[in-house]
Amino acid sequence: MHLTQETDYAMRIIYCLAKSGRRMDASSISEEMRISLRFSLKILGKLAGAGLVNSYKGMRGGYELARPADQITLKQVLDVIEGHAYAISRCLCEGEDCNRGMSGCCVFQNLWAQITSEVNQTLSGITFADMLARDTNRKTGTPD
Amino acid sequence: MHLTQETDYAMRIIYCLAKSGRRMDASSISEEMRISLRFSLKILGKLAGAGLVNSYKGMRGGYELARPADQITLKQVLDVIEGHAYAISRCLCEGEDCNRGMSGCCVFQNLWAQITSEVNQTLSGITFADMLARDTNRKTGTPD
DNA sequence: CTTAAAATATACCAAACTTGTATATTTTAT
DNA sequence: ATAAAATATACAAGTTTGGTATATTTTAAG
Repeated sequence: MHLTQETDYAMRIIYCLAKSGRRMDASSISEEMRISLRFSLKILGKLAGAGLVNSYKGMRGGYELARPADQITLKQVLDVIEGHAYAISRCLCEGEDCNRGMSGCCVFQNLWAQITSEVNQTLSGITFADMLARDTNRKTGTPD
Repeated sequence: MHLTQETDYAMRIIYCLAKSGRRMDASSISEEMRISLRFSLKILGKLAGAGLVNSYKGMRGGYELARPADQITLKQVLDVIEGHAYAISRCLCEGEDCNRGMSGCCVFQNLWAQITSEVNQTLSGITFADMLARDTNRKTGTPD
C-alpha cells in the first residue's frame, strides 16, 4: 500500500545530494540521512545505474547528481527503485489476469488506471528543486 | 505499492452482491468471483463485521448488502480491509518518526498527504452503483 | 427434535517481499 | 604502494500477504 522504505530513502538521498550541491561519499550521506551505510550504498548503486547520480571510485570518490535538481523528478526516483511499477492495483501489471479467467479486463481496471495516472502525473511534475523550495517555504511559514 | 489482493477481492465481492441484488451464500460468491471459498469467507467476515454486508447463519443463510449499492463507496471497502491505513507513504502513519530522530516532520510529508487525500477523495466519490453503471457503459461502448 | 446447510472463530502455515548485512573485489588519487 | 572509496554478489532475518484447516454455533426445514 505504501511506497517502500527503500523508495523513501532514495528520495531522501537525492534530496540530500540536491541540498548539498557537492560530491558526497556514501558515509556522509548515510550519516546525514540516518540510513545505514550498507543500505545507502545499495540504493546509491541503483540510482547510479539508472543515471540519476554519477559515482566516482577511489579516493575522493563519491556521488553527485547527474543533472541539476530541477531536472530530476520524484517520479524518476520512484521508477528506479520500484521498476516502473507504480500502480494502485496489480490489475494494471503486465501479465496479470485481472478478470480471473474470464475474457476481457475487469470492471475496475479503467478506474485504477485513471487514479494511477493522476498520481504519476503529480509525481512527474515535482522536481527536487521544488522540494528544496518547499523546505525553505516551510521554514519561513510560506504555504506551498 | 498496490492495494492488496484481499482488498481487490473484497471489491469484487461487494460488486458481485450489488449485481445480484439478492442474498447469496459464500459458495456461490466464491465460484462466481473465482476466489477460494475459505478466503471468501474470511473477507465476507470482515465485511459483515464492518456492517457493509449482513450475514445470515443456518440453512438458506448467506450474505447480502447491508444498504443499497449507491450508498457503499470503494473507500469504505478499502478501509475495512486495510484499516483506514491507505496512505501513499508510511511517513503519514501514526507513530512514524518520519524525520528520523530530527525534530519536526520530513520535507515530503505535506506532499504525501496531498496525494493520499486526492486518491481517497476519488475513492470516496465512487459507489458500487457507479461501478455497475460503468460496466453497462463498457459493454455498450459508452465512455465513462 | 433431528438434521443438514450455512456462518463464525481461531489458529496455523507457506510464499513473497522488504529490509538489511557480509564478504570479496575493483578502482583511483595521493 | 597504499588507503579510501565504489561495486558485485550473496545471504538472511523479519514482516506481510495469501491461503488453509478444524472445530463450533446457528437455523430453516423435515
